[in-house]
Amino acid sequence: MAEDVFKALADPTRRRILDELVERDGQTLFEICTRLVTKHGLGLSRQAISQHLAVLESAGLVRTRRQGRYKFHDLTTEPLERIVTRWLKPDTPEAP
Amino acid sequence: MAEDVFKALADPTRRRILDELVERDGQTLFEICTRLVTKHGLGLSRQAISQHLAVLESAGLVRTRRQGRYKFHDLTTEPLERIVTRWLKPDTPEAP
DNA sequence: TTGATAGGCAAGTCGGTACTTGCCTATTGT
DNA sequence: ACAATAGGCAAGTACCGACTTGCCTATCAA
Repeated sequence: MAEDVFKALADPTRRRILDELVERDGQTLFEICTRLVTKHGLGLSRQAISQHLAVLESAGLVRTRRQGRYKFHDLTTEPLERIVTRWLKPDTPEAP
Repeated sequence: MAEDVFKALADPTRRRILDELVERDGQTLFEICTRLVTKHGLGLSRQAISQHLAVLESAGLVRTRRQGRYKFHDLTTEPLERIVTRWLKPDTPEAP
């Protein structure tokens, strides 16, 4: 539901994760962890990131595929496009 | 900032308020209050709505104009359009 | 088979925030 | 002038969510 999408986007760390995934799709939990630490200086535990990814997944913003002991995370942008059109007036002005 | 926009959108009541404003622009605090109560069954105090409107305004989603003892609230959709393009890949697929 | 890697589960802590309550200011009408 | 209407300020409560800690499971390499 839209509720889950908005709540998922409310957290800065989760938005960072989406930034990482849009830059390189299909990363594992550990890859995302190290990237967040090195590139953005976020000092978070692995569990924290794992929980964030769970929130993103249940919101439909991230899809996962298991492969052996790895779990790859892929970005899904469909929910994003839906939620915003909610408040855009019918006369959507196209950029000139 | 984008941070304020996302946090503003995180709350269901604030999204209801945006729904009301997109339906009829330029409402006062009291109008919004009564509408939320009658149409959506939300039993919230006037202060609660006032604080929500303050959040929406500081996020740039609502603009206000004072006129006598009335304060009218207008919706502003510009921040919405900006924040979502953040994760839409460069090859934006147009609807066929 | 054993150790190392990748990830999961569950309980607990702590801070932010949504909401209330009470009182105050300003504009309008009679 | 006075009451009623429209809104603002500030402190207090209570709950939700982000993060940690500790331990457990599964897959791969040697």
